[in-house]
Amino acid sequence: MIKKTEQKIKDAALAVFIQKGFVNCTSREIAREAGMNVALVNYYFRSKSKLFALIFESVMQDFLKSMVQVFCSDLPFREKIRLLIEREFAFLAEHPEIPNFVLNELSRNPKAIEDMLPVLQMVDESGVFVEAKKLQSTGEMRSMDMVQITLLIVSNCHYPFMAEPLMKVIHGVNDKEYKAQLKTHKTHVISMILNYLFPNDKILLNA
Amino acid sequence: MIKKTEQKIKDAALAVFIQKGFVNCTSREIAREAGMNVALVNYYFRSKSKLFALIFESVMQDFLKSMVQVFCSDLPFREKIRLLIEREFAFLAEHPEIPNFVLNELSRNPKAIEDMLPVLQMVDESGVFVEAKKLQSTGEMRSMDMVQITLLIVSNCHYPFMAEPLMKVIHGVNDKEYKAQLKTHKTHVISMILNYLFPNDKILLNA
DNA sequence: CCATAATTTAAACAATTGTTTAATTTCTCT
DNA sequence: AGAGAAATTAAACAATTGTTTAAATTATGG
Repeated sequence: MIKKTEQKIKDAALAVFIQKGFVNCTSREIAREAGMNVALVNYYFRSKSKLFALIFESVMQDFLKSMVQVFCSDLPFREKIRLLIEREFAFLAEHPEIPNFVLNELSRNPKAIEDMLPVLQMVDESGVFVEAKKLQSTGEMRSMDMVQITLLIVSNCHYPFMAEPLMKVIHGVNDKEYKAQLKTHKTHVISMILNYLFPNDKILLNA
Repeated sequence: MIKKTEQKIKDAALAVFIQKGFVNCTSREIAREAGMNVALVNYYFRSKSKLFALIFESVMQDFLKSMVQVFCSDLPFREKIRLLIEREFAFLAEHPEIPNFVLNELSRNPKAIEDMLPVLQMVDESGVFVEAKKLQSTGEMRSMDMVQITLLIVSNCHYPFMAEPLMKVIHGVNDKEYKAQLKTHKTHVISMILNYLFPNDKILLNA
């Protein structure tokens, strides 16, 4: 029975924090969402901040877990990229608010970055950067900094979900239509990035 | 003398709202930034919300003005794209917080969208969409929905500025280094997008 | 069954919020 | 210079915030 309420509050906190952000929601809102008394939030988690830190860390885990998994696989590099983008789109279709949630928290509280370092370490240890540099040194892959490769991939995966309200009003499309757009957009993103990173593959990828 | 304090408050509000967002800042903070009494904020602007609406509208103007200007020019289509990206990067280098500011406000207050419609109308009237469709019908430009073309451009221009804190920690770079990365990233974005939109130009653009 | 601990509750806490009021200062104009 | 308007101020307003307290309820273990 102990777990019941504690977990209910955690679930409610996840939903509310992601939807509204840390500052834009109240302890009472979380309690209400969990169907519990306000004081229970602090009884189980000491403070709103402590609870948020907990939630944030677990979200970051989910956020990066799949990425690391792909990097550690023994797929050929191009397939890693392709699978990574596929998974990002699938994940973000379920949790479109997360990129905003993470970026906002990082700008509000730069120290939150430290919680991410262990997971980021795993990306580094996967050897994917080394693999990329090797492909670049043979001339098979376009020579560009890892920062920019990351930017290319993440920009084209995250932003389309972050900007959904903006895009919908600009082009006057509804929910269903936009979801459909995202689905085909994913294929464009994959082609465009692979084309750009591997110019010599172009004919194959474009077929 | 009347304009002095009113303008000072507006300036302070712009700075504070952009840096912290609407909910994450206080009237007293704006007043302090302006060096004025709190009551003056409401004396001149009725309420914090009214002041924000004013600021938001003017920011959106700046945000879209340059875009419309490019679209209305008589440059060839490819050059419009190139110039658009150049200007976006230049503008965002000066105001990197604006994309986040806009997206957050739109998710917080969906009705704010209505303020943007007049400016968006101007984009439509520039005929740039018609121009694109014509290029697509001749097969010169890749066939894809306007939503996705917009997404490609805006994703690759805005996200790199929005994700600066995230990217800096992921790759362990400092301010100066990241600014430099952005500069060269711009050229990649231009090449990649033009390559993808106009596959037949590839050799030329890649030279 | 009962005492002890754990859980839950309602109420209050001080701090901060946006906003208003009423008094005071500063400006404007004849 | 002085009356009336505008601008500015300090103070207070009610509402909401995160958090704490102290009492009430429930569960636990001998």
